[in-house]
Amino acid sequence: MKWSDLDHDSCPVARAMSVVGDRWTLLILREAFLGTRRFDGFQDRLGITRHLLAERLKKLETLGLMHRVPYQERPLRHEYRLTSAGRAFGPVMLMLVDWATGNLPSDLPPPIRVVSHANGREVDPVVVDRTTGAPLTYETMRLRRT
Amino acid sequence: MKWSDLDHDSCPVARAMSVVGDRWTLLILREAFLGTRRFDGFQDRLGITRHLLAERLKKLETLGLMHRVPYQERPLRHEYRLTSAGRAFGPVMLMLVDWATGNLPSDLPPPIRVVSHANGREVDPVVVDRTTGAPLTYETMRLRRT
DNA sequence: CATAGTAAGTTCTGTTTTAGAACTCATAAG
DNA sequence: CTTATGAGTTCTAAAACAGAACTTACTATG
Repeated sequence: MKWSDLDHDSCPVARAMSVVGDRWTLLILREAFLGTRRFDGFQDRLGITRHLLAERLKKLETLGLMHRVPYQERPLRHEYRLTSAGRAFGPVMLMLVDWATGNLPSDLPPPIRVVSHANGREVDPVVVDRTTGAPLTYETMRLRRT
Repeated sequence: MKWSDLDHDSCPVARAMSVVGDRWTLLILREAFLGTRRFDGFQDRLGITRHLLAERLKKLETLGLMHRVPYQERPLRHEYRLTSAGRAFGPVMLMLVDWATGNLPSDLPPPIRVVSHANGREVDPVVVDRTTGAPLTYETMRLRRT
């Protein structure tokens, strides 16, 4: 399998790898969810090289997760915002944070929290089936080849 | 930031990158969820080089997502199985599949499905808060630095 | 007018990772 | 004694990444 062809593989996991499967992209998305919008903002926060940051932002734009919006003219400057496809990644990020917090322990407290927009309280996420409301875990579901 | 130090970063997203952030690891996990257990099984299915497969399996073992179990002696052979931390990754994988299916479209039908263990029907996953049952999306939650 | 600063990149050079293929080791089977 | 099997390891070459300096188009200050 060629890595560059992953973005049009028929398997959704393989296509997802074109997003989370290279260095920095997921961390850039985290910053975007935290509110960062500008090139230098991402660079300062992450310590990524400018070269790679430019490349990753271009890729996120191509994949349709972020888009460039001009915020001034003379000189023309753009900022990067999440598209609806990018915002739809939120629940994935949330579950990833929840899993990593519980299963890849650290002695340091996490520097981020996920809170409810309604009441400001920390959330306790769980995946359920939309119609039945039953929890979906390894034990209650199966991944199958079709 | 050094990439090799990511596995003991305080941010859970950064730690998660030590799992999903390098090539092949997420695809190896997909195969594990589909039931593959042996070295050559992973190699045949994925087309990954044997060298990298050995390295990735070693890393998944170190991180505690998979463990080696002997399945015969003379000659001694091991297979790789998901640990409980590995199985706990199931909901993340599920949300990732769901997101990629809806937001990274493909003209080919997906070669995998996620079905309910109870009734065999395809599931429609959604993330909710465990206590309130309210759906958690970009609009109803906020990621915050602490 | 000259100099410095800002924001968003691009261009270098050198190191690290990954790809692809061949090879090893222990044992079993024909 | 030759071939097969399963699980790796060892090569070399190609691709990706890191770190730093440079560019472009302005604006602000002395």
